[in-house]
Amino acid sequence: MNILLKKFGFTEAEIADFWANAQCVTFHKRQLLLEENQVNHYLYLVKEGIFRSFVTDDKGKTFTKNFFSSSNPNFTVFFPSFLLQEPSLFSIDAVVDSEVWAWHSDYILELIASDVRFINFFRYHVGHLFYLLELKEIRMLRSEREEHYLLLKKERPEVVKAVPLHYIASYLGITSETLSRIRKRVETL
Amino acid sequence: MNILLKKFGFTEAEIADFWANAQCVTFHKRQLLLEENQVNHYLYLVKEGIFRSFVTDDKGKTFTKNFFSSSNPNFTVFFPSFLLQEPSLFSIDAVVDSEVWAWHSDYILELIASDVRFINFFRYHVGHLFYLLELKEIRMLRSEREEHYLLLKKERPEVVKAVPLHYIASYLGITSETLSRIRKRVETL
DNA sequence: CTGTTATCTTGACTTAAGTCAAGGAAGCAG
DNA sequence: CTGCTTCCTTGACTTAAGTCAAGATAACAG
Repeated sequence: MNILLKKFGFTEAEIADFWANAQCVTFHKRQLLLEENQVNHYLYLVKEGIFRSFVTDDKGKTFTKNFFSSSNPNFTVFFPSFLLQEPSLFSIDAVVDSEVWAWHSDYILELIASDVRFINFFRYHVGHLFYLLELKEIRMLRSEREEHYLLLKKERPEVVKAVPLHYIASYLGITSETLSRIRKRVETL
Repeated sequence: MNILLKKFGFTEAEIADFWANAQCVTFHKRQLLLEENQVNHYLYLVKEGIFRSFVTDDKGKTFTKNFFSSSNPNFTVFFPSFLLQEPSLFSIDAVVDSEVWAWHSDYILELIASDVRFINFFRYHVGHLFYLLELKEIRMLRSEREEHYLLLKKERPEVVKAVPLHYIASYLGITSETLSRIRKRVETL
């Protein structure tokens, strides 16, 4: 993050100021950071731990959309609802006890509106998140479950290690039973 | 679009200038607007016709990611590759003979960097596109095929009417045979 | 007008994944 | 330590969707 800010022309002092404007917030396992249909006025960066975004159907079944952790990528807990300041389509909760840095939207939007370096930084960052979302969509469309699981394991080992299997299964769009069988098949090779 | 620009504080004269900076480009049926792995330096708005974004697997099978048409939403032919100025993850081609307005990235990025009203407009617009992508992802995860088809038909009738069935099937993540059967079931009610 | 290609439908069969159910292992709370 | 949950695995069975194949129709090019 600091490296990225530096790349876009911020000085050490400005970066320090940026961090000084953040609050550190703790979330316990299963505590909600964002609830569906609510507006959240903060932008978060994962300091420690893992979060997941998810939606629920009419029968109460939950579907995991994404994981956020302190390692790249997806260190930002991002939701379009932040940009639009409109109700969110999904909820986000902590998978394990976690900590985040939080910036109020007033502060971020003020930076976006006033500093061209921050605009460029933000454009780049949002573009990258968009890119990741497109990548996930493409992988879902091609629907090679096993391959998708292996990619996740390779790219985000900390997630596969720490997150319950049924969350990962629903992230891949399959049941826990199927993922359990895929895992068995893959690991006995 | 004009209404949107007005909402963000642009004058009639400025809006006229914005349009004066656009080129009108024609695409024939099946002509590529953007090719996978290529960088495209233009932002497009569909004037007439329909486009689709798609990816291909190793066997040459194509998967439709999205449709772009002149009616809301998705009137912008958008790709994160534009924001990042990096190679695209997918291709875009014209489904029928079509026309677009095109702005060069230099012009758009200059506007973003210099005019706070345009930043707000762009933030709103990108937020909205992000929102649509999230919505699609959620519908795919919940995987109620028939419902997803009915939603598409309701929300984007012009697409369902003009686009070959197998494109729509691959957009929904199913085969044409299955969509043909869903359609039969749904329409004989 | 005619042959060719693209599109859509339908049937028969196959298969991958879901569902249901049971049991084991691990972790946590009292 | 003991009794809850939560989590994971495995087996048997079911089902929805995919595959293969054929034929109908429509669109298109020469």
